[in-house]
Amino acid sequence: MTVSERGARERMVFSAAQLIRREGVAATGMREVAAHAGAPRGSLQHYFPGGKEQLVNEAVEWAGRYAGGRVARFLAALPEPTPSGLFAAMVRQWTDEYASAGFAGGCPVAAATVDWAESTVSTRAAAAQAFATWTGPVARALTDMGVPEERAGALATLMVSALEGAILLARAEQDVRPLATVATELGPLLDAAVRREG
Amino acid sequence: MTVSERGARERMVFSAAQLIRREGVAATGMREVAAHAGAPRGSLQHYFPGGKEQLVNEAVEWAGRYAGGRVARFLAALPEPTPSGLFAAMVRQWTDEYASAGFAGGCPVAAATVDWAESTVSTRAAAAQAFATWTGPVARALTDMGVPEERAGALATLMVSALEGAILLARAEQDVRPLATVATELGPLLDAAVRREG
DNA sequence: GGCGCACTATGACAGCGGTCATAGTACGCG
DNA sequence: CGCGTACTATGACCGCTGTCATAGTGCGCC
Repeated sequence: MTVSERGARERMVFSAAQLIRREGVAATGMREVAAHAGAPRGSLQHYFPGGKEQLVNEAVEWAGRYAGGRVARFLAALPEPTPSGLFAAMVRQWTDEYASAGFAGGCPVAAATVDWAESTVSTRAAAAQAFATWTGPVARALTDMGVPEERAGALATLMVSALEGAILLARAEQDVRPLATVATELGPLLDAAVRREG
Repeated sequence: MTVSERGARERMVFSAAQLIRREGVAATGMREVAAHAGAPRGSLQHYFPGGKEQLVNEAVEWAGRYAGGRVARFLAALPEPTPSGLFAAMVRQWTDEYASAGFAGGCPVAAATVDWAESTVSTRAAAAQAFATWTGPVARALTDMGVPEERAGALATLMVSALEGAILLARAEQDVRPLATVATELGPLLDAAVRREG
């Protein structure tokens, strides 16, 4: 409740997400998280008595909320909201980062799924929840744009899948080309799903 | 050159790929690979003097060749080859595995990218190469079906991206729904890219 | 038999991981 | 002042990892 709790605890979760998305879950150490957050090592067991499992899960949940929250911001920034415009904005966030900061990081939820989900069930569940809190707002945005409800969910899944995969390819190739490709190829398909009215 | 070399060495690479796609690269130990392959521990430094880095890279390359090779088999099994049919076959391989063996494994190339690429440059390059040897045959198949060359590469990237992302979501959700979704949603788009002749 | 080569077998080592135990500080409250 | 609570500080422990060193086995070949 104090300021320091909001500060140190939250900072450690944030740092965990940052490190996880760069190095992976297994390669990210607890001491490393504390150091990156500028937090004392002793705070780890104070704030996260559940150990690494708890810290990782909270980082994954944080990432899910972050991604879901971005959707509203993207929509607000679009002059005229269209499905392709939303997807382009989602993709652009990554092309911008890769252009400015290099290809060091990926999606923390993807990292947790790939390299921790099998051994730690709660983390797998947290990843599923994170994807849900991400695709949810996307699907809602699509329906608001006139996409029929029965397709909005499917298209949101497609958008997130294509984006995650493109992030993967882009990191491997060290090139934003896959990201640009999925944005341009998927755009028309997404816009075509809008129910024409009048 | 002897039988045992083909046997033990290859088996270890295969086992490495298997373990990596389940647990991730960092969580997969060398001793574990040898045990899984039924190979003696001493063979590790004999066949892979480059250490874990070499073993991981070979596993990634093997996975890339495997994925690329599957494309031809999928095509051969299709009564009438269409882009959507090829993509459906690629997706079905994963839905079948998840249905029969559970959601334990993902794509080893994705695992290597997410959790080893940042620290080991050669592995990142191997992952990029693996993706290239996978998308290559896909793009070639598309052109053979009548997709214009300038779009075939882009669509191949889209297919692989969507598939990789859907694998991720499916593992997290423990449900093949994302895989089925991308297959049905992307099918029409892919078929529409075929150059209508006559 | 003797030599060389491919392969196998172990044991040790140094480092790092997460976690636990224990103690110490700071501060608000009565 | 005394006490409790929140937080910090360290150090130790044990298990595991990749790697190296050293020695041993089997087999073909002269």
